[in-house]
Parts: sequence; structure tokens; C-alpha cells
Amino acid sequence: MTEKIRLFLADDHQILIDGLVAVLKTNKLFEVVGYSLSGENLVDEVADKNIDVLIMDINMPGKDGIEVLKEFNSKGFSCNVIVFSSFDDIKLIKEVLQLGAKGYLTKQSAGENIIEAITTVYNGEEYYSKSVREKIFLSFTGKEKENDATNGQISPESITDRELEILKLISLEYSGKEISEALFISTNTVETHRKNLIKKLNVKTTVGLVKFALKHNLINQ
Amino acid sequence: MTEKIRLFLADDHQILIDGLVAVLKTNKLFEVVGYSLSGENLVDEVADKNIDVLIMDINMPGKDGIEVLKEFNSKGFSCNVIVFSSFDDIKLIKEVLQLGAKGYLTKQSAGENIIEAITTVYNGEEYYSKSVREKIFLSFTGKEKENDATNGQISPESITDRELEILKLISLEYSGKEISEALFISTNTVETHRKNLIKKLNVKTTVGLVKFALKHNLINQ
DNA sequence: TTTTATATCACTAAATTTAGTGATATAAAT
DNA sequence: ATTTATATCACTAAATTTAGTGATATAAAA
Repeated sequence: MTEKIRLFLADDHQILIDGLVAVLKTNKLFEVVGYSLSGENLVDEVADKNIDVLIMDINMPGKDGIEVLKEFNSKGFSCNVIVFSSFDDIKLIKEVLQLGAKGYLTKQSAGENIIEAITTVYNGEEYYSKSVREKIFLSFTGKEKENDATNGQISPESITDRELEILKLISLEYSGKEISEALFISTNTVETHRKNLIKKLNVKTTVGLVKFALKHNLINQ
Repeated sequence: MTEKIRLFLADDHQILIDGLVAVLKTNKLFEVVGYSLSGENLVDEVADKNIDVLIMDINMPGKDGIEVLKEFNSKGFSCNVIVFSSFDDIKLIKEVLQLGAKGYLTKQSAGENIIEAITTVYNGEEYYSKSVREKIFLSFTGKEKENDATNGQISPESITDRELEILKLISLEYSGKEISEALFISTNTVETHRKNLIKKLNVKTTVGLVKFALKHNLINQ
């Protein structure tokens, strides 16, 4: 009898975990060894339990998926990670793959895909869901639209650190001048960042920026 | 043999649907008649298929859960709806319950909860997951954290209908001129309302207005 | 090595928002 | 009958945002 593929799940929604477990139970090849509702202690737990494949969400409270991937790298520990996200913008895809993820599935994917993804990744290959493959191909051929995301969602990860900093201050009702004073830069620079954010996030005005910041919990309240 | 409880699911994440189906399959009482990845045509489909319980996400592209509930009401068609959301703020809970939802589950809930929720709601009672019950209780006893860490403590009720109308349009990225055209009033009037709102809500700029609107679920993100 | 991404700043011009004051009309409340 | 709340509009002036273009420096990636 062959060994089962040892799986670990990480997602902040318990119901999704329960659903995944139910789906994966239908396949005798798999054994779900455990799961986590956040990224905290995830790396150590995966290392301890001799996990073959980790299926992990990006957007988690506390420590997010990106940080977990970085921790794997810094600790010199490698694991077959399948990233599992609601977002599918090309920058996020690129980032997680560069950080060593072996697969990328959107939550829009069907349950069979995850089974295929696990077996593929377990056998040393990489796996991307259809929309992700298309994104990668379009990016390769240089045909991709700026900041496209088929589901209309852009992840906060596609924002640079400086932009994020400015976005937060904007959302705290700072004016351009106040931001420039707080960050010791010119108001011209602040407004350039604002313009770039408006373009990048595909909104019309500052109002749209604030809604984005709130939606993604970039600020409190 | 008793009839099975006829279920319909609505969520924009296919994997969550697949997971729910797998979870629900373990119970002989249920039959998942169908599912939808958006709110479009949901009301008609549910009406056609003689559904007992609809399990529905709020955040869906196209037509969201709030709109679906409103459509149920306007078409005079009632259905046992269990709302199924990542969010659990009291305003949203209140809104969906006032719109006639019979249950409210957060996605942080476990799979067993949904089974309990379905049977409860099917038997004519209401069902709320633990964190939701706590929120409702705290709100009832007046012990809930007041909507704003600031000292303003302004409730949406202190806003007039007209101001609310304008606040919503502002939050949808309408400019003053666009609002004036939408409501057939002068831009002067729009700006007066904006000024009064800024004073009344004790914020500094339009950004503060938008945050207030989002916090109190005056608009759908 | 060349390209790309990021962060910085300048300049212009138009549009919009903020912040006042003040006025009118209507309906509801005291 | 008088006050209060609401909704409407006008006018002015300053501040801010939006929308372009264009430029420089640096670091990272291809």
C-alpha cells in the first residue's frame, strides 16, 4: 500500500476548511493532517508534521500568505505550497511564484482542480488554474492589460510600500500638504503617488482609494 | 419517507460551493438543487425550483446579497434565506435581518453550524452563529462599541433622507456636479449638504464621509 | 547591459472641494 | 403663533484635487 499524500490547509474561513476537507476526503490518495486559521506558527507546524503539500490562502489575519512564504525561504525550509487566493492579478501571481509557491489556484476554481493541483505538485510539477495560466501567458507575450484581474479585484500586494503609506494617510483624512509634511516629501510627489494609485486601483477619485483601503483593512475602522 | 430539504447555494467562489456541497452531502436530509456564482437571476431561479432554504453570500459581483433580499421583497416572494458572509458588523447584520433573512452565519463558522442553521430555519425558527448572537445581544443591551472610536457618536439616524441620498452618491465617487445632475438640484445645494454632513458627522473632508457611509453600511462596498 | 520599477520633483491648467455668509420656502413641532 | 428642521439656492475666496507631461536617480530584473 502506497503512502497517502499528507496535506495541510490554511485559510481564515473555517467553513472553507470544512468544505475542502469534505472534498478531499472523497479521494483515498489524500490525508488532511491538519489545518490553521491563520499564518501564525504555520511554518513550524508544517515542518513538524512532515507535510507533503500545503494549501494556503494569501489573505489571512495576523500573518498573511506572502509572509509565510518568506518565512519558508528565510528558514531554509521548503514545502510544496499551493496558493489559494480570491485574487488573480499578475503581480501577486508573480510574487508568490517567485517566493517558491508551486501552484496557484483561484477560489473561483472548482473542487476537481484542487485534486489535480495536489497530485501535480506532489509529483514535482507546477500547477496553475486556467485563469492564472492565461494571465501568465498574456504577461509573457506582453499582451496583458495594466493591472487586470478577471474578477475585477486587485490585491493590496500590487501596491508599493510608499504608495501604501500614502494611501493610509489619505484614508486618515490627511490632505496632500499634510502628507508631504508627515513624510518630508514635496506635495508634487504626494499627488503623483495619488494619481498612480487612482490609475492602479482603477478608481475615479480619492473616494475610491479610501473604499479600497477599508475593504482590504489597510486602516482601522 | 420524508421529503428532503431543498437547498440552493449562492457564492462567487466555486471552491466554497464545492466544499459546501461535499459537507451537505453527508446529511441525508438535504438535497442541493442548484447553485449560483452571482446574484443575477437568483430570485427567479429560487422561485422556479421550489427551494426551501437559500444559503447566500453577501459579497458577490454583479448583484450582491443585499440587492437579492430587496428583490425578494419587491417581488413579494419569500424564501428562507441564510446569509453567509465574511463580515459580521452589527449594521450589516441588522440590515439583512430587517430585509427578511432568517439566518446569519459567518464564514468563520464551522461546517456543523450550517447544518444546524438549515434545519433550524427550515423549521420556522431563526439561526445566528455565535459571534452574531453576541453582537446582537451587545447591541440590544447598549454595550456594543459605539460606531466610532471618536467622540462624535453620531448615528446614521441623525442624517436626513436627502443628506443620506447625497452621502451615498458621494460614496459612489460622484462629483458635486454629477450629484446635482442626478438629483436635479443646483451644485450649490449639493455642496451645502456636503458641508452640513461634514459638520454633522464631525469629520474633516469627503474622505471622512465615505468612511462613515461604509462603516454604517449606507452603501454596499 | 538594457530595461523596468520605484520614488522623487516641477510645471500648468482645469475642476472640485472647503469654508464662509446669507436668504427663501415649507412643513412640523412646541 | 412661533420656533425649528429641512431643503433649496447664491456668492465669494481659498485650498485641494485631478489630469496632463516630463525629468532625474536608483535599484532590481531580464
